[in-house]
Amino acid sequence: MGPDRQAGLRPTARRAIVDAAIRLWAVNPGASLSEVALRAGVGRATLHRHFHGREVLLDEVARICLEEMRDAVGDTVNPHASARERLRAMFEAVVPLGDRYSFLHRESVAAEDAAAGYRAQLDWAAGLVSDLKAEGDLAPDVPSAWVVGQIDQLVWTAWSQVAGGRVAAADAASLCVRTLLEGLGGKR
Amino acid sequence: MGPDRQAGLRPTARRAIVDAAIRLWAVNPGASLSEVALRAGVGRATLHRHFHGREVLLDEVARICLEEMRDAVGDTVNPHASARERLRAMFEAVVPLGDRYSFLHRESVAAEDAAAGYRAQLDWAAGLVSDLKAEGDLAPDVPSAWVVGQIDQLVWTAWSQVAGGRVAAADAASLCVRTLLEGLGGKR
DNA sequence: CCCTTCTGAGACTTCTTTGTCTCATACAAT
DNA sequence: ATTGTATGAGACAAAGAAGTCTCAGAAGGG
Repeated sequence: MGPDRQAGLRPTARRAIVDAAIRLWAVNPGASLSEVALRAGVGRATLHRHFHGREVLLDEVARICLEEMRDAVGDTVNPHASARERLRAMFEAVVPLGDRYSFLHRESVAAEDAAAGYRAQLDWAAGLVSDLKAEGDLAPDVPSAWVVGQIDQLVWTAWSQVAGGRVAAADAASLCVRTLLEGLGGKR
Repeated sequence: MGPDRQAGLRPTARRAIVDAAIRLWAVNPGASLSEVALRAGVGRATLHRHFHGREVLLDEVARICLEEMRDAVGDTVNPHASARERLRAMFEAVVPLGDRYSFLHRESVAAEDAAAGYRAQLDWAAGLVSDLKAEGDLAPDVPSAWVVGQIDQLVWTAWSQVAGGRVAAADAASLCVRTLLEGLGGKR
């Protein structure tokens, strides 16, 4: 038996399955493994060979989603920029991953490393909120939990609006920042 | 053995089933009919007597959710008030029904009258947005679809924050209006 | 070309959910 | 008390999904 046997020697099928699961479960969280295999263009047996059960696949999908989001944020957000600019860059990075995001939102992941990754994301967001307040971009009297909740929802809203063609992809990030910080009101 | 079985009234079971389904499916959309019956304090056979199948129960739940939301809005919102005040009153009426709301959000309802009710709700919201713009409470350059999406998400966010004890119920509606129109920014 | 590994298809079992049916019983109205 | 209706419990079958196994064939490296 080869050394990297458990990792799967042919990454194509494994990756196709994960992708199919993300796209399918983003829309229909109850989709069966048969449907996932079909969408992935892969036999049902192959799916079971790579992922020992639904739970395992679920955890792997969650792990990959978090990884992708972490990488996207890391590539786009400049840690030395202002909090407001970091917020904008974060939206820019994350909104295109809206389907991944919504998946993580709905599923309670059992795997420990995935859960840890999720906590890390929340901590990152909480730190950003705290910086925003420190730099005067956020009103201090607003509960931080409320802000984090708004950011959370903005990502999903923006993605679905873009996916539905009602908002241009290029405008999404700025619209998110504006909505969060300045609101949609006329003049004050 | 059921909680409200002492009264012995017949329609109780039907109502208990619908309530249980709303509360259960708001959290776990895939919950089985056995779980619904158990939560309702009702035999599984009784559930099938009242609702001929899962679809029927689903449609009935959707119908009742829409009805409750329509009534709540009708009771709370003064049609002659300003658009901004109507927006606030709408949040006040709808946020406590967040679980109902989220249920409607996730399920694509097949029944025609329920679908019509949903369209009516969307139309009402669109009209409100248009009035807000006319009265200068909303920036004209913001896409209306974006505003409607934000309102939609605010209801659910506010409800979950209130349900999680992170925001006081009394503050929720004002916080929603402020978030939508003025944003959460510091000073400007 | 040969050999190992991975794959697809299908048969098969098990488990859960759904839906139907029966029967004894509790309750309400008369 | 009697009568009719709703209910709860449980047995039962049908359907779907999960999971396992086998076997023939394709893919890729040597």
